[in-house]
Amino acid sequence: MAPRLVTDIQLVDRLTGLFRQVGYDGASLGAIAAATGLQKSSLYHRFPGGKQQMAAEASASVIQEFAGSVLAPVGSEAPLHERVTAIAANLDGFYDGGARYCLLDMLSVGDPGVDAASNLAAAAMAWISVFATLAREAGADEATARARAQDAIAAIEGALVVSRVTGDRSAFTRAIDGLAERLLGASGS
Amino acid sequence: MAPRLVTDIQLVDRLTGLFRQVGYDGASLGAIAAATGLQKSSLYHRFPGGKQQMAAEASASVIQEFAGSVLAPVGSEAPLHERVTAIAANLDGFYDGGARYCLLDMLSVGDPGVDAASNLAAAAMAWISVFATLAREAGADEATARARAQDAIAAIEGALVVSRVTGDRSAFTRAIDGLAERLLGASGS
DNA sequence: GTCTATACGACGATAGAC
DNA sequence: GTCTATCGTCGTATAGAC
Repeated sequence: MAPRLVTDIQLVDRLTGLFRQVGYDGASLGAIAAATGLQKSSLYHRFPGGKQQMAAEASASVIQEFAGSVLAPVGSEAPLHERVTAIAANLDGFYDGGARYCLLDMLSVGDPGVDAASNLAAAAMAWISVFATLAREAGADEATARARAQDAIAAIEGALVVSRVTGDRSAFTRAIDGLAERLLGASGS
Repeated sequence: MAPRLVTDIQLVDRLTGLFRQVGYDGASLGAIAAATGLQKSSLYHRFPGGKQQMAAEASASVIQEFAGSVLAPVGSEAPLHERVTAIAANLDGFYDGGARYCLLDMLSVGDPGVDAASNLAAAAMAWISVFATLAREAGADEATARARAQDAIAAIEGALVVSRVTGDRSAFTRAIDGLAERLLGASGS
């Protein structure tokens, strides 16, 4: 067997990056081949399930990156407010200040298949769950915590839409800067 | 000339509905023909510029509908808080409680052409402008008003993304119910 | 103005050599 | 494991009859 020109991790990362830029339908196999450096037939060797499997694995990798990196500070020993601030900084980096879009949005337009769709739903739920945990630590009851979590995520997702349409990223910056207040309540930590 | 089987208004309305459902790339000419009741060649007679012109006119019609109907209460004689409440009710209907998506999001994924893109940007700016006007009436300074307007729109757009991905529309309902507070400030009207 | 029929390229996906 | 070459389909868009 010939050596792999691209590692699995590199491959999925490049897939994720492309899907985030142009969406599912916009990422043609030709564009995927160009972005990954592999020919179409090589991609089918790696992903026998075709483009839908690529979307499924790309979305699965985002769950990993989110839980294991972006949202990781939730479980640290730092004070509540510091953990939220750390997550906010991670989110700002992950979305590059609003310049990079979210896979939840970009991949859910079109028909990426049931696997990718359920992965996206699971990723969103997990994100909500982490944010809700932080809100609960701030003293909110279960329902309020879930509401604050969803609203904080919606603020970010919506700001990314506004950014994509108008080119104005200031709403995204405000969504990040206001994360702690939105999650923990106006009173602060 | 044979009589028109579908009026211009019906045609653009059906186009808009389809684009909102499946996005630009998802709306193939076959699907457009099925949704409008016209054959592909008839569509090219109405829209010589092809699919991109269809997207451009669909997006242009949304500006009209938003300014002339959904956001119309902004200019009424009613008290400020009542006008915002009326707009919130209109938005709830326009998005059907979060079940119908926003053209700003769905049409900006893919390549709908420069005309549609600039129409979407103009629609977003107009929406922001109307919301900012309401915030200013509540006493906010220019910068604060614009920020509140963008954030209120982002809350709605983001809630629609969350709705699409998770199927949970509660975030949308909260975005609508909280519109007045978000726009006019926590103190109310 | 709408239709049937068609051109032609791009799409996702596969076959088979190396 | 990767490649070149190709398949069949569906994409957008056109031609021309009525």
